[in-house]
Amino acid sequence: MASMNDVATRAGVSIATVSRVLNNNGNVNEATRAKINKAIKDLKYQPSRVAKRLRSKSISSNLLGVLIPDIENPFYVDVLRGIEELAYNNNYAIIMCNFGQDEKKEKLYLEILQSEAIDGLIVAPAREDDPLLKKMVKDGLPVVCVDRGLKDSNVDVVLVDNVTGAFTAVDYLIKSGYKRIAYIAGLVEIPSSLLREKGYRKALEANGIPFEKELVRFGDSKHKSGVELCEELLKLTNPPDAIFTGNNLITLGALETIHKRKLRIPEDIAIVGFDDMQWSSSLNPPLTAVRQPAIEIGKRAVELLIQRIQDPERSCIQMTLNTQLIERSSS
Amino acid sequence: MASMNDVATRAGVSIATVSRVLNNNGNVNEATRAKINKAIKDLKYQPSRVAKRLRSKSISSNLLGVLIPDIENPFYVDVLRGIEELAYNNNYAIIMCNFGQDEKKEKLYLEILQSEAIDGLIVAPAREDDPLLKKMVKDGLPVVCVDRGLKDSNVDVVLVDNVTGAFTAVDYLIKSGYKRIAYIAGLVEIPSSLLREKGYRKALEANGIPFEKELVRFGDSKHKSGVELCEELLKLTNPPDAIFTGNNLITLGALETIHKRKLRIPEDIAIVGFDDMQWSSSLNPPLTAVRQPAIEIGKRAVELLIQRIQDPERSCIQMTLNTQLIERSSS
DNA sequence: TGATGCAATGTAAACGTTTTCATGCAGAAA
DNA sequence: TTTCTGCATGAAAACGTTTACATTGCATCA
Repeated sequence: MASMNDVATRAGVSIATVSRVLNNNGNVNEATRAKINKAIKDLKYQPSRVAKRLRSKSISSNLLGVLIPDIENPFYVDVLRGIEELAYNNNYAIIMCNFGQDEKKEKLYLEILQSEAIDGLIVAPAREDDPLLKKMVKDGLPVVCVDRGLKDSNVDVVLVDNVTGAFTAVDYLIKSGYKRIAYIAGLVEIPSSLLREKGYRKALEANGIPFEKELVRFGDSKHKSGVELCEELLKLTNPPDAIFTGNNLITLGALETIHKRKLRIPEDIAIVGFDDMQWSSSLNPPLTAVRQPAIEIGKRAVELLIQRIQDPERSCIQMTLNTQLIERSSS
Repeated sequence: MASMNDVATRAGVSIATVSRVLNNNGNVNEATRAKINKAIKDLKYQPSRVAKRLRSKSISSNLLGVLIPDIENPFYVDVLRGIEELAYNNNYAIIMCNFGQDEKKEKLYLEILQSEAIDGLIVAPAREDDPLLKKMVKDGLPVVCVDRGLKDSNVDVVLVDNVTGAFTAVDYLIKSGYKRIAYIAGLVEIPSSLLREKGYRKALEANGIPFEKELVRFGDSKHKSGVELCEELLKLTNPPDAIFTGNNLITLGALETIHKRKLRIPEDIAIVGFDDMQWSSSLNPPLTAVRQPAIEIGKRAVELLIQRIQDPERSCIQMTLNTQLIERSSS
């Protein structure tokens, strides 16, 4: 790989001048600029992002970190798609890290990202008070949180309105005539699990239905726990007539259980899921779902992050996007 | 961030000795080693991967590139999962790039990856004779291709047996009594589209069924083309009684069309898809599918890549994994 | 005793940039 | 003519590592 030195030699100038041409700063004579540009072309010179990054943290070296909890979950994949698209448009590359809800792994990835000298980080933190993450923010790393916030820290946040989203779904079920509505939640330590429970409770309350503890089950946000918790619910003496599932994977797990038991949807049991998927309409039956604008979440996050990289002093923004209930025929 | 210099100063030694301790090479006195380790802990020192990478290409700086065609496709997401898992276990970080079948974008990403001085690359190339990629291989970058090969180049390849996979699916349809079997393929320039067509033809031939051109449609490997091409097929004067779909997204698209037309599966039309998904059993009806071991493809690729990084002279391996027909009730 | 070798450590160059400071030279102002 | 200004460029340090080479001190050996 040709280096700046090679270019300088070939053009008969010093590397300083080459740098000036590349970064369009300082004065440089038209003739020499031409010579240098020719040399760059001839040698197919490409600046080393690594050297750039090492030399100056001040100037952007165009590398972002993305740290997400679970790449198995189509929701995060969509967020990632949004991130990737906008990052690419702004000439940023991304280091993708997936910590699978494992805090130790998250910590290790944070250390790696720090050591890679990224310009900024988009993260859905495992815990709202992650100490390492908070420290990195305090040390000046531009950070945007998605899907979950970070307590007491100077970060931008992009969220959806989980409470309203859940409320709408459950309210819709009640208005459709269902009486006993269960909620299969994700990990209890994830804020969105709790916020969705809050929406669930609010909807019950607004419709004068008593809250029943046995109808709410917290699991681990994965497919398997959807399968198992749904099984538990259906085994109740007085089983639910509708289920509100807390995320994508839980929904798919619950569907698996329902199908295995040969129950009809929605006659025997209705289901509304949090998170829509591209193929929700191809499910059996087409799934009624609360849609999160996942791709837009990703895009907004990159937008905010780049702004913050350019202006670290800008005051923080908490952005809340709306969800949308997509009515199909599972309810 | 503390640097090696800080550590050296605090321990009262030179940076060279610190480096020796860190990399466990050369002799160093037990007492000084202890002093240095203490200083490292005290300062929470973390080596800069960037500086490491800049300094020596010879030693691995633990960064891999992953360049995939389409992050919307659950198959590639699974491959990515496999890659991420094994990379993490080996202390590698990955730069994830998604080129969305756009050759220009692929080129740009390759340039970025080169400029990031990655240790190795896992790629599903847009074209089998990608000149830039071939050049990078020739220049010594360790590369493993997944899902698709690279002509005439010194790379390891991890593939599945597309021909047999398709053969098995179509043969199964025929044996089940279907007579007019259509094939909705992906992009015509992607090798796997053609290999699966080959398997399709072989199965027809083996069962004495004539090949009919109108039953094979090539699209762009995406959801939308699944929708449209399925529509075209169903509109034929003499429509198929079964469809073999060329990938995940096409399958989901085709299902959408079939559902929209209120056709019964498999009574009115049967369907077998290439690529299984975690939620295939929750589809309507549960989908018969050719399963590719996507996660294992990712893992094997990392395995081969790390081997090649450690031993660039090792002769190349072409690894072919088997597919598996998962019989459910869509056929 | 003087040479030899080895263990332990240090010095400094190198990787490819950015950036500060210095320098040369031309034209303008005095 | 002399001094000043400003444009165009170069020299060199710095970022945080690795690594080839040099140095020191001490034990061993003939």
